[in-house]
Order: sequence, then structure tokens, then C-alpha cells
Amino acid sequence: MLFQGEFNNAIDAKGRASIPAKFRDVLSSVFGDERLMVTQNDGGLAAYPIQEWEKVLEKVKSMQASPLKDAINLALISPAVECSFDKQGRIQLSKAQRCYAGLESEIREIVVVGSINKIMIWNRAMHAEMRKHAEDLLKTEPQALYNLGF
Amino acid sequence: MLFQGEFNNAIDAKGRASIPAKFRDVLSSVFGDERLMVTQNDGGLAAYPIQEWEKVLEKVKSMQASPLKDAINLALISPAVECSFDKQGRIQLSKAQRCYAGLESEIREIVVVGSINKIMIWNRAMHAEMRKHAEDLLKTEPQALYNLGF
DNA sequence: ACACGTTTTTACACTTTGTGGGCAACTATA
DNA sequence: TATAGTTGCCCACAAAGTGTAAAAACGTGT
Repeated sequence: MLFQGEFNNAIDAKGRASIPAKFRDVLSSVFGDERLMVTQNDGGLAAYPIQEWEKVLEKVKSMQASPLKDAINLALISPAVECSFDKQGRIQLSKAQRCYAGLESEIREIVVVGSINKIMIWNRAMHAEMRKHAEDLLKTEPQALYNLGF
Repeated sequence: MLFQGEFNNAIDAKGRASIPAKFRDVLSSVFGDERLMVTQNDGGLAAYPIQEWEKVLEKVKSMQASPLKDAINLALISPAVECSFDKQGRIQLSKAQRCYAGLESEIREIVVVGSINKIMIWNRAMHAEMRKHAEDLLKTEPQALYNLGF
């Protein structure tokens, strides 16, 4: 369990998103490298430790050519940008990234979510909606949840 | 029957929730480990002994991909954070957790409820309403209750 | 009902983290 | 070459989290 938990942080007018200190600690202690590869996925931004990103890249490279591989390259690999932290623990998101993730100028509220080997960044309102949908789905499956031990 | 009973405890201004000593005793005597994984569920917070959480995780991991699995990851797994006790028997809840559970700054009153293999934490007012709804439902099923021996 | 030990709450001081703003260097454009 | 926009760096303040101590509340057994 590397990255875990949800954090209600902010993005400032310049597009700098602050990342929880916990996550930075994981980066430097586990990976020894505070850089992140930030790409766009599923309406939000996904930030991978460089090491993890390399692993993903290898796997994609070894796929044989197919429309799926092309789509992965186009939608996930190409948009990825390397980011590092400023002294206040923030990463600078590009305009394209903010645009994709619905983080336009006035919006300050984001959620930073640990997701095992990567860090997700969402517009907070969007994330709340996704969570609501997820919870509605869970409510229709009480038995399944019980069986899983929840 | 591991965790059992309701306790009207408090959460302080910094978001530290005190957990009944009884539950801590169960943690150290049964599990030999006082850490908890605290996640968000159903409007409150659910705290699992690490051992129990691992079991749940294994089961979820072994599910095949599906919308239900995605919902579980989004709503239950990702928000989970490991907590341990301070010297006064309290756990620090994150801002996001308090926000989710309706435990904003001024609210001090919580209920800590034992629920077999996990500990639930609720805003006390919210819990009172849920209980009321539950009781209303029970009134519509007197025969079922009688058959159960109540 | 009382005294004792345990548990819970309150209070305060201190550290860390997060946020906003200013300034200068750099880029791209016209 | 001027201009506007972007990026990085720095500082300072505010908010949040951590730790400790002591008071208050609670429960137990006598």
C-alpha cells in the first residue's frame, strides 16, 4: 500500500497543485526520486512515480501493434509530462492538463487520491459525483459487499 | 463477537476521535496490533483492524474487473488511511474523512459503534436519525421480529 | 455512598504543512 | 524589440496536526 487516502487540497491561480506531504514522503523514501509522470485519464490526472511509469511503458511497448495499442499511445502515453515539486510541495500542471481535468482558472478545489501505485488528481466536484455514483452502485449489492467482509 | 456496543465519545477541534478503551483492548489482545484502517462508508467512517483489512483487500483484488469492483476501489479502498492511537487513546481523522462524515470543526459529538469485525464512527445526530429510520422499519415487521425471538 | 483507579476531555505549546502573493527570468508572439 | 503570458523561486502567513500535561468524568468494588 503505497499511496492511500483522499486529501482535499487546492490548486492556485497559476495552476500549482499541492500534493500531500505523505505522498512526497513515499516518493522519496520508497522511490528515492520525487519526480512524477503526469498523464490524463478518465477525466482526471494520474501521476506516476518515474519508476512505475517505466514499468508501464515497457509493457505497452511489448504489445503487438493493434488499435488498442494505438489508442493507449494516443490517449495515455503521449499526453504524459514529467513534473517535479517546488519547495512548497506543489507541482505545476500545464494548461492542457488543467483543461482536460476541468480545472479552469477560478476553480481551486481538488482532491488528491492515493491509488496504490499512482496518485490521482480530480476536480473536487467531479470526484464527489463519481463517488456518489459508486455508492449508489454499492447499495444495490449489499450481499456482495458482505461477502467481501465490508 | 469482537466489537460490541455504542459509545458516546468526542472528537476534538483538531479532529482526534477518542475510541473506547474496550475496543483498544480487543485490538491488542485479539489482533496484537493497535493499528486501524479507516475508510469512508455509508455516511460514516469504518475502522478495520489491519488484519481484517488485509483479508478484505485480498478478496477485492481477486475479483475480476467490473463496475462493482471499480466502485469498491473508488468509494472504499482508495479513501482508506492507516491510523494509530496516541497516548490518550485517540486516532487522528483526516480532513477528508471528517468532511465526508459530517464532522466539521465545531461538532464534538460522535458515536463509536462496534460492528463485529469493525468499528464504525458516526456524527451523533446522524446516527440518531438512522436509528430512528431503522426502528420505524422494525415496526412494520412485528411478526418477523417475534419469530427471531425478539 | 465513598474512595480509587481508569478513561475521557480539555487545554496549551509547538511543529509541520498548505496557500497566496511578489518578483524576476524566460518564451512566444506580433 | 516590445508585450503579454508562463514558469520557477522565494517569503510570509494561516491552517492543520502532534505531543504532553492536567482536570474532569466515569465505573468499580467495598
